Amino acid sequence: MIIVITMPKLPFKAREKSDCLGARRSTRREAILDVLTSGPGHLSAEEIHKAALKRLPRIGIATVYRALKFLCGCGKAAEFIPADGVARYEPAGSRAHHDHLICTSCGCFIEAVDPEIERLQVRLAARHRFKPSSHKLEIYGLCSNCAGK
Amino acid sequence: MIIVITMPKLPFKAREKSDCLGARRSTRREAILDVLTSGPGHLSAEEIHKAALKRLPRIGIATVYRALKFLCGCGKAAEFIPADGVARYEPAGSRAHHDHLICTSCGCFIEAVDPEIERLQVRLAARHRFKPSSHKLEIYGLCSNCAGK
DNA sequence: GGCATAGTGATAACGATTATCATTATCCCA
DNA sequence: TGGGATAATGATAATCGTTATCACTATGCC
Ligand SMILES: [Mn+2]
Ligand SMILES: [Mn+2]
Ligand SMILES: [Zn+2]
Ligand SMILES: [Zn+2]
Repeated sequence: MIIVITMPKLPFKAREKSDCLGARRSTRREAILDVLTSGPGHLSAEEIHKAALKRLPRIGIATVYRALKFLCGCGKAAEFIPADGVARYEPAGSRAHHDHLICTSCGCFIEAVDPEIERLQVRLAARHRFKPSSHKLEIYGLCSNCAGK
Repeated sequence: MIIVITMPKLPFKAREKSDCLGARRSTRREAILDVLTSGPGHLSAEEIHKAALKRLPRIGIATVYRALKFLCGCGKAAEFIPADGVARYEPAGSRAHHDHLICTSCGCFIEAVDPEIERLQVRLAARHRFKPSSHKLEIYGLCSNCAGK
């Protein structure tokens, strides 16, 4: 006798979506990911919405927020919240970690990384028996343009 | 002939308040500063309001926000905005700069500072022709308690 | 005491974000 | 190649932290 065991098919709801499996194809999410990767980085949700409207004139702001959360869950985008409390987004995944130098005059973001600082952060955490999973280093000040000359 | 030149008396409005000169005495501000210095640090405005209500049962939340902004302007308090976007406050002035290790499980804040990291941040900024005025380093992860054992 | 005005509290307004819900688009399967 | 299940969407209400408004009170100075 042959016993055939068939796995019950998982409905969409039960599938894992945090890594994009089980998610349906969506022109809005693709457009928003395209805005992230093709435009200048560090955009707010509102700025992303404005840029997306040029491609999909009827896309709503709620969809932008949902898509950004989705893409962050997939690891295709990263969110960070600077001192003004308004979330900003940049493409992620293939991109390496970096910190930000934020100009308080023109608002520009300079991406920078110092391997030695990264290493010392791990040491600092260990010194306090702290298991680090992520960190945020933001340096506020004036970019070379705004500092004059 | 003697010419007497009298300086016009400056009204309150014209006086400098950012360093607390010209400010009237206020039991609310004193209570809030006391909450900051006597309680556990890193409180939100709402938590500060709750603590202040025990001393001044009629103090309003707007007064708390105003007082916190005032105290930050005086240099007697410092505000910082962690990843959840909700501002938190700690006493400042006599206190030295420090960074934060923030537990994502219990929400506790560990204060830490590494002079070498501070130095390297200046170097990193200089490398990008950036004039730093302040910085924020937050390390997220698990405190020794929450990491188990 | 009396005046000018800083400080206060209640509450409305605000901006960013999230929840709700009816409608639409996508996927899977017969 | 439909048709049904349901994920995705857009309009909009709701939420949350924070700020603005305004009538009223407390303070400091003469
Ligand atoms: Mn970046
Ligand atoms: Mn602290
Ligand atoms: Zn600049
Ligand atoms: Zn903890």
